[in-house]
Amino acid sequence: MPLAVTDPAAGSAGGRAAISRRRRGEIIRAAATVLGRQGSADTSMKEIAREAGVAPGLLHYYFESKDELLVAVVGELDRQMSEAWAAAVEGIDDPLERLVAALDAAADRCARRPELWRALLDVSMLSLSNPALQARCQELRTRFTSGIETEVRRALGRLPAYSLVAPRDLASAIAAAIEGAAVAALVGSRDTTSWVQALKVMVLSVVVTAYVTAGQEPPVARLAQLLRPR
Amino acid sequence: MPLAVTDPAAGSAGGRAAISRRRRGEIIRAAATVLGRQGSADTSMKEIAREAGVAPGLLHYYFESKDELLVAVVGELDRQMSEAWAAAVEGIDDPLERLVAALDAAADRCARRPELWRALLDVSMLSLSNPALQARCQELRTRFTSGIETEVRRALGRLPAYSLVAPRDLASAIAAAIEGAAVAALVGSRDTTSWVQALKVMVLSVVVTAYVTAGQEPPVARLAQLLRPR
DNA sequence: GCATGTTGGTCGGACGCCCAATCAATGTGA
DNA sequence: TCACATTGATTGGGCGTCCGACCAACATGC
Repeated sequence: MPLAVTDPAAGSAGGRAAISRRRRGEIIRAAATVLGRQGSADTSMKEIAREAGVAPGLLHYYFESKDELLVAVVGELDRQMSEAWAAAVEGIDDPLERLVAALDAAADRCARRPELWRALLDVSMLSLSNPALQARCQELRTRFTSGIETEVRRALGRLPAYSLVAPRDLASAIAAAIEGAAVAALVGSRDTTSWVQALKVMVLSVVVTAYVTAGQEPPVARLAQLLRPR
Repeated sequence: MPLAVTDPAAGSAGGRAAISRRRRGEIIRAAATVLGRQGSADTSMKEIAREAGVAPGLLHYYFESKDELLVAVVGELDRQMSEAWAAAVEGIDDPLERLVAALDAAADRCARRPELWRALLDVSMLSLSNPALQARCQELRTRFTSGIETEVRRALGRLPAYSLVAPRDLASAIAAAIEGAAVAALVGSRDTTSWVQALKVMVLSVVVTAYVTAGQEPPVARLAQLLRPR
């Protein structure tokens, strides 16, 4: 029953290496699936092997240890989150619209793919006693925050808001809010969509404040329109 | 070091029960200590017993199972967080000042007592596969958010901001930001204080927006003063 | 063109470890 | 004396890891 993979793939030369890399990916994704479904406390190598449809021993053929596998899982999560983020703002030009779309997309992911966040948060907690894992988690967080920072800079343009707060710090706070909301959505029973609106209000209010402190008239109508559910 | 709480309560009748309750409390606090130090993955009953300075078997004399002990730990964390929150705003009258003080205090706790957050977040993740635990974690979260909501309502007063966003949702978002920042502070290497400033700017900007949409002049100078580090 | 050696994957059981939970025995205060 | 409090060895189970045995696909010798 452990069916041959038999992929007549990839021409001749790289055939085997391709299969090998494929298995690796399958195992990583299986691990991410189990993590997202059961949490790290209930994620055993055997369970991952079962999810991947391979024998337990094979996991240690591709990964030296469970830790190394988890590190690879963080890489996969990083890839998925980056992709989702990029997709959310793709094709949108207006800076404020991009920001709002990104927040909406984040909320959407919290609601529709909670396992992704569960896996991420669980390995994050795990990483506190695992330097290699922690390094990867930090990378992921940095990338995540940087993405937000880019949008924030666009949105704030050359408004004189930088004196109030650095874009980087604002991005950190927004990232924190998203992550915290993800935790709340996982644990809590409350409606998961309402916080986005609040977050949007906060972010756009910073824009208002930026205008006001510059002595300019804030484009209230425009901002109000951005707040309307789409 | 986490000093005894133990009221020598209830007169004489409960003498033995009081001793009993004391031990219980000691064990709970020991469990919280170990959890905050090592994370749930490395927290064993034996380790908790060692931290509490008692024999391993005694834990199962006071708690039916590890789960039951963890539930009690969440209760203890809840108590500690509520206390800290109340202490932060105690004696402050001005609504906006209270809000700012509360945020500062939260940031301070993130920086100075990360174990508290680690324990909380770890059991939160654990609670996802443990209904009893999850119920307690939800309670804690609800209480936390309610505290923020109270301050938000005070701060917004009768400004017409409620049309933009409900105080409850705003509170949820702020709570999420604090919790997310706690995660970031635990995992990340970056400075842990900068996000507070950003969060303050966001919250106070909502106030600005509230004034602007009401057609009133926002008290910029006053708000700017609140943003200054104390 | 067939036997032989080699390599890359795959299997699943075995090992040692540590865990939560149990329990009989002991201590202790009233 | 007796009930409560405490001990620490023990149990059974699940874990991560390791390992010897397979197997299919090629490479090579003759």
